[in-house]
Amino acid sequence: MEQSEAAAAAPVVRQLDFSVGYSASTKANALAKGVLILPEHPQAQLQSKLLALAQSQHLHARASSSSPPQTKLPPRKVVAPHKSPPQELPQMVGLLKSKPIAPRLAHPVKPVKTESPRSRERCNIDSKDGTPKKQKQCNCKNSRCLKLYCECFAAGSYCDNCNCINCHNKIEHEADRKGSIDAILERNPNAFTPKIANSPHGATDGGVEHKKGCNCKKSGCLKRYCECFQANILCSDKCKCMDCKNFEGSEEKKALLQGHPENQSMSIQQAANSAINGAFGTPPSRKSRNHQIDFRETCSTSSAYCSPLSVHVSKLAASMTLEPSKPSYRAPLAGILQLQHVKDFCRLLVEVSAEAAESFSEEKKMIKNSMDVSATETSVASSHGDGKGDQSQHDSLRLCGNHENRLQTLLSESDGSCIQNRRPLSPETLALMCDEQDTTFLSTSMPPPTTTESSTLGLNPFYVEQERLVLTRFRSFLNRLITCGCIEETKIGWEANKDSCSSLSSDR
DNA sequence: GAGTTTGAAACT
DNA sequence: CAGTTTCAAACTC
Repeated sequence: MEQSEAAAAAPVVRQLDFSVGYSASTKANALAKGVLILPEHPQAQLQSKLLALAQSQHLHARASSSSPPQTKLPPRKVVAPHKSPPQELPQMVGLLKSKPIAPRLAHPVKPVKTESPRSRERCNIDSKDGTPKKQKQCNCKNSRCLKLYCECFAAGSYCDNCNCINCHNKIEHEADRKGSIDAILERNPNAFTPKIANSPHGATDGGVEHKKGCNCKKSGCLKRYCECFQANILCSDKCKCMDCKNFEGSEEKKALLQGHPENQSMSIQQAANSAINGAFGTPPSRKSRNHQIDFRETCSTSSAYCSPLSVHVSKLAASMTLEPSKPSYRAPLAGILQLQHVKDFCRLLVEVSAEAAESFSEEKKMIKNSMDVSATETSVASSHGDGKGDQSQHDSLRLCGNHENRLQTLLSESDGSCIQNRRPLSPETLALMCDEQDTTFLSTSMPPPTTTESSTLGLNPFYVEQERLVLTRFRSFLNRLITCGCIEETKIGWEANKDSCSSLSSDR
């Protein structure tokens, strides 16, 4: 009854706007809850783009494989502007999960025990295609859905189609709800800030983090009781858990994943998160190794940049922490790909795009000139020819030919001084610039596209070519990154095996 | 589906 | 801040 009323009253998922009627700080905290953080942070946005592009890259690379299309995102819910369902972050990260990466596992995984449909239902996983379903449905009985026990409430959503009893987390109980929110925020101003969020510190703090850390005692952090495990992230030094097994390289975790193939997607997602952690820098407690990816090298020579300093990371991390019982972890790409690299790479892409634009405009000029010349057919042009057209063509060719070199060298240039004489960029390229208009890229000389230019955007074959260049470059970047990750992973595995073998032999 | 376990939230 | 209670999700049978 209550549910049908709710359904009628709220055809779409509504979300609390905790900002209404609260102080500025309260607003900030409350708004953060249930709001997709990724798009709000340039770096986070870049992450999501990287992930999305990585996914398309992966699909493209494996187009010939037999993997059926599996990643099908559910339709987005219509919510208040700038707000997204709380489960959207996992969805975004989930772009990397499922089959494309699975073949990298050493052995095919035998299904030992499948998750029950009920379990999947509880986990909001579609029992057919494995995709996340819509918003969670709580089952609260005593909290009136006005405490953080209630997942809907905690996520900043109104209850909609839930199985709760005496629910006050509805629009018709707005006053009640506000009162509860007020009380909770008074107790803890950060109560509604996401526990799992993209780090605001970016490079220094890792890409994805559990703000508070879990406190598990008995679950080994390998069950969904554990917030970290549930959020598909590895436990960190922020956690106060006991007997944690949710760290990279954990045998228990491996065993669990082997026994439960459904969890592989989680593992892969964790790997993705870990990769992000590594890609965007590591927390201070997880000191990076002294090697970083050098994009000037190709992957075929990747052993050159995979430093011999690589060690079994769990061991290294454990030796570096004050708490030996709490194993740290490291993603294969941790410490290799730094935020600066990504920034530089974005600059590179912009540069490629800008050069393409420049080249194109020169070509246009050249064509125009030659047309003028042929139209007038005067000897003046030939006798006084300044060779501009040739020069332009030459420049154009040189630019094209120089792309490779520029690409090779630009990554080492971090000051952005090389980015000059820009032309208007396509929307796709602008999107690739990761909303950093306010900082480096569009600081001074980038004029907004004129109406004429805008009207022709997307139809101009030049933009197609421009985009092709950028995406091609990005693809090769990802390929290198993947290979580098594979190599690191293999190394870590090899070191781990070596260590276990040596410990076994020493035991005897 | 009922009962148990678990850990976060709430409370003292 | 630590200990206890409450709560609802996760899990087991």
